[in-house]
Formats: sequence, structure tokens, C-alpha cells
Amino acid sequence: MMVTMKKIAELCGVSRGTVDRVLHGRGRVSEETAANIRRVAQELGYEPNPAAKALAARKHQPKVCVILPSEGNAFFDDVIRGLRTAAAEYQIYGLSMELLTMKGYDPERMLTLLDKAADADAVLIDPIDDARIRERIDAFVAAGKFVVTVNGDLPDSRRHCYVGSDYENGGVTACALLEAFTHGHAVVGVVLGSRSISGHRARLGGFEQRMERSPGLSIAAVVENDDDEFTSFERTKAMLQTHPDITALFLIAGGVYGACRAVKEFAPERRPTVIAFDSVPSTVEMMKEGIVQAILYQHPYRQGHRAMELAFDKLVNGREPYKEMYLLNHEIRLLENV
Amino acid sequence: MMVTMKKIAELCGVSRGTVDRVLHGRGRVSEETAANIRRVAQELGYEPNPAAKALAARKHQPKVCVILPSEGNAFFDDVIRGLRTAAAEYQIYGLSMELLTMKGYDPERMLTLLDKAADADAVLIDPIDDARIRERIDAFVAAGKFVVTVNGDLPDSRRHCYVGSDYENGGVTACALLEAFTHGHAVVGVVLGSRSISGHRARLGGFEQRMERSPGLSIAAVVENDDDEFTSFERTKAMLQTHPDITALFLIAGGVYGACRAVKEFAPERRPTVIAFDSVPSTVEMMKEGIVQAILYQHPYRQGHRAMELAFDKLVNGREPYKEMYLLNHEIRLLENV
DNA sequence: TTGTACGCGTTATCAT
DNA sequence: ATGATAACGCGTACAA
Repeated sequence: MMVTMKKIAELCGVSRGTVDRVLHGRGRVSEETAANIRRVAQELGYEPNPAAKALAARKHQPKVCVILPSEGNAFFDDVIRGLRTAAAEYQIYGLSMELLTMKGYDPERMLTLLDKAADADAVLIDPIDDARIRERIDAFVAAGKFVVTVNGDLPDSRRHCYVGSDYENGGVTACALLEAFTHGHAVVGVVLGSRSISGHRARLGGFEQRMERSPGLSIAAVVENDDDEFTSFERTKAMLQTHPDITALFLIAGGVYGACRAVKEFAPERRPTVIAFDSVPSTVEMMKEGIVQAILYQHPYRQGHRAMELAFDKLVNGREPYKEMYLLNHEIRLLENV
Repeated sequence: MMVTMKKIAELCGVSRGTVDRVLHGRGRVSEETAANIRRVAQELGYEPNPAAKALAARKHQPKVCVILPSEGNAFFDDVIRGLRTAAAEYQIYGLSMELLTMKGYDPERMLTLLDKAADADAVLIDPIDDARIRERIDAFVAAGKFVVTVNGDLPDSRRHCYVGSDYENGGVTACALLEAFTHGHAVVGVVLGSRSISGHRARLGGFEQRMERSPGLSIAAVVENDDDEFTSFERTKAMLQTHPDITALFLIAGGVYGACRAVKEFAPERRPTVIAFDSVPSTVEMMKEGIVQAILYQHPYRQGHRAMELAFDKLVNGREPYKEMYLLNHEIRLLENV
């Protein structure tokens, strides 16, 4: 019960210092005693006490730098709230957080922000899919920084782990929901943010995959809105005019409000069933008006909180993340449980 | 940044012991210095370091006793998993957990289990709604124990807080979902566990309340199944025979599998839309067979984990729960995102 | 009324 | 190669 280094030291007839050296591999310790210590620690199931670790680590004053393309995107509001709440909780351990934000998806701009993260011990980032960004992340990891991707991933980089939603499952779930809402018969119009965003592609892929089991569902058209409300409005309107047979709308990205404004241009009896992502205020408003029937919620608060928690565990407790992908399931929400 | 008792002591020109006495009110300290210390602590925003607290508190070896009417009810499997995972996490702080389970809802039996919790520092319990249980809980609180109700509440007791679902909102959400699935037209048969269980009453209440806004929905009949599979089968079957106009089933309690077996007695074209609670294995099986269309998930794992976390924070870190009701929203799940 | 000293488990820096 | 020792912040028992 409650194995400590002290106890191991006593059992092995050595000092705590020696045990520490062995267990942390920072030794110059004879192989004989080292082996013995390792064996005893193993057998007794030694686990370092996080409280003691945190206490002893207070001099480090670890810095966490957060980089998000969040400006003008309400989705990130709750991500940031989760990050801040967690950071406040960990402040007492000397942990501090710096938030760097940008608007849009310009790699150059993100590289500038990454420059500012040079002195951070950990970097939490929603990365743009760009070779230079990936290289910079790899360099950070090589320099000993702890790197977590949030909301968006860069799977072929060397980042330690990813926190975010399972995009493909989001598409699958959306399709199943649409099937239930329409009794399996619908002609779907899809509004994409951009094909260059891997998460959006994955969602559409999941949707199409699930659609193979729904013979009554078909996709009439796919438009891109670049996450912009006005582009969203115009292209959605054009799509609905060109395809009067559309009975359902699948909104994969931002620009939900713009698409809904387009829907409102049509008479109520011609309006499609609409499914979207995220419960940002303007989308909730559209739910109240009956334009959007359901959303898929991506747990933004939990994404932020979890990412910061991982940084804390690593930096303060010295605990590695126990898995590489922290995937949050999409949650189906109606107006009644937003 | 990072204000400690030591720092406050220096600033006030007293010893750390004095600061401790003032901040914990276990003083005999001159009102003058006390006021000064309080002022400085306030201004600097002193917060005790949880790590140090946990470290110093290790001698306590706090015991948490968990009492659940979980036998034969698969819903609790994940609650228990959440409890155990959290307990394992906190084991290093000397915290231990004892799980006491029972079958059914006999108050006498639960009182016997409560007897066994006499030496615990905290009690986590899914209580039966009974005067003697409430009295015992109040006695525990009076004796200084930390008491949390889990999954079921006893609002008029003196328990410190409640962790569980918002039952009424569960009913409201279920009704809205049914409305969406049936385009607003359904004759509903309700299968209740028991009217003596407050959570079940609240769910039905929420459903009826939401139904006022859905003129196309009506309740044809309500039966009770006492959470028993066979009773559930027979009464559901009888209900479906007596009311051939039923097009939807709202399963409020356990006994989902029994009710589904009753549904399967009828030809596919006569089968109703079915909504149930919890994703226990037998219910998921019914989803795969297409008998159950959707479930409302009560986050059993998180309920258990959160309850244990509250006990840990209180017992090891001396931190009080920051709210009285930890309500988890019901989550809508289709087969695709269970 | 107030100050001092020790212990909790770990890390890090001294000495030997 | 190994041991001793001083932090880290808090609780507490004991001394003044």
C-alpha cells in the first residue's frame, strides 16, 4: 500500500538518491544495485506521487502557448473557455498560458505566431495543413517541447497527441440522423467549408460511406463556402434554386447562419431539413426559428480543457499522455438539449 | 504570482504558524494581526496549494463507501467503472473505496448497507426514497461525513450534493426527438419503471410538458414494469394489443429488452418507433436489429467518476463542491454513435 | 498569543 | 558510484 522511494531505498539498503537515479535513468549507478532496485520497484508496483512531484516541480514555472485560428469563429469561444478554466486551475502550480490567435488560414501568419512560442514548454495548436507548419512542429518536438494538436490534427507530424472530434464519425452520424428524420427519403444538398480542410473532407466521406446503406438518400450537389457567411448565403441559395428537388441540407462547416438565410428565402413548405455542426449562438437562434432541426456538438469546452490538462500532466506531473488520439464523439442536440 | 503562507507571513512580519491559525480560524490570535493577515491574503489572492495539501494529508487514509442498488442492472456497470477508475487514480493519495451493492429497492436492505458505512469518511449513494434512509443520511452529515447522492437524489435530505441526470430534461428531449422522428404525428405508449421512483415520474412529467407544444402527439396508455424484463414483456404486449393505434413507444426505465421482445411479436409494418434510455448491451442489440431507433444516454461513467472526484477533492484537498447539483445532460445516441 | 520544528514524497545539488 | 541534505507548501504538535 502506497510504495514510496524511501521504502524502496530501505528495502534495498541504499539511499533515496540512488533510487531516484535508477528510476529516472539519470544514473551513474552500478548495474547490480540498479537491477535490484528496478526489480523491487516493479514488484511493489511503485508509482510516483503526483502531489509530491508537483510540489517539487514548482520552480519550473512552465509556460503553455496556445495558437488558434479563432478570430471571427464563434466555435472557438468555448474551446478558449475550456483552456482558460483549466489554466486557472493549474495556476497554483506555476503554470501560465499565453493565447495567440489569428483570422483565416494563412500559413505565413501561423508561422509568425509559432515564432512567438519559442520560449514555451508546451504548444497547443489547431494547425493549418501546410508543410512548413509541420516542419516547425517537428522542430519543437525535437527541441523537447510538448506539442498537442487541438480540433484539427496533423497526423504525419511528430506532435505528441491530438484532441478533437472524430470527423468521419461525425459524417456517419449526420447521415444516420438525416435518415431517421426523413424516414430514409431525402435529396441532400451539402455545404462544405473547403475541400482543403481535412476535417471537412472526412465528414463528407463519412456521410457518403453511411449513405451506401440508405438507398433512399442521395446527394444532389456540393458547394464550398470558405467559412464565409455571405459566400455561404449566395451559394446555398443558388444551389436550392438549381436543385428544387433538394429536401435536406447538410452543413459541414461554419457559415451556418448564411446558409440559413438562404433557406429563409424560400416558402416554409419548400424548406429542407437542416443538420449542422456546433451550437454557436447564431445557429441556436436558427434552431429556435425552426430552420435548423439538429446539430452535432463537438464538445469545444472539453476539447480545450482536455488539451490543457494533458500539458499540465506532462509539464507538472511528468505524466505522458496515455494515448495518441483523444477523440470526442459528436453529440446530437436538438433545441431541447443544447 | 503564486502567493504562499510563507510569503504572507514575511509581509506581515509574523510567523507562518500565525498565518495558518488565522486562515483556518483555529486561532487565538490578536484581532489586530489577524485582520492584517486576512487583508493581505485577500489582496494577494491567496489560495492553498492542493499538491501540498494532499501531501500533508496523506496520513488520513480516507475511506469512501459506495452504496448502489446495482445488482442485476447493467446501467450501473459503467457507473462502477467510473468510480473504480477514479479511485485507482487517487489510490496514491491513500484513498480507498468500498463498494456495497444490493438488488431491488428494499429500504431495509439499504439500511443494513448503511450500517457498514459507519467508518467511512465519505458516502456515495443512489438512495431509495424513504424516510429512514433520509434520516440516516442526515445523521451521517451531522457526524461530519461527506455525502453525495449519485444517479438518484434525495433533495430534502442534507446530502452535500447530487451527481446525475436532469430527469425532467430527459423527458422533454425524448418528446422533441419523437416529434422529429415522426414529423409530429404519433400515438405514444409509455412504459414506466414505477411511479414510486421520482426520476421516472420526472421524465414522464417532462415528456408531457413538452407534448403541450406538439398537438400531433398523444399518449394512449401508460404501464409500469417494475424494472423487470418479463413484466415488461407482458404489459407492453398487452398495451400494444389493446391500443392498435400506438405508433411510438417511450421506454422510461429498465426492462427495455422485455418491451422490445413484445414489439417483435408484431409484424414489422405494425412496429412502433421506440425511444429508450441507456446503452446497455441488450439495448444496443435491439438498436442493431432496428427495434430501438434512439436512446438517451445518461453518461454513467462520468457520473461515477465525478462523484468519486468530489469525494477526493473534499477529503484529500479539503475543497468543497462548488455547486449542489451536478446535472449531466442527456445525450441523444443512434446506433452510429453509441 | 506566538514561534519553531518536523513530516509528507520528490527533485536537485551538494559532498564524499 | 553513492549518500546526505535542502528545498517545495502545508498541517500539526509542541515549545515559549
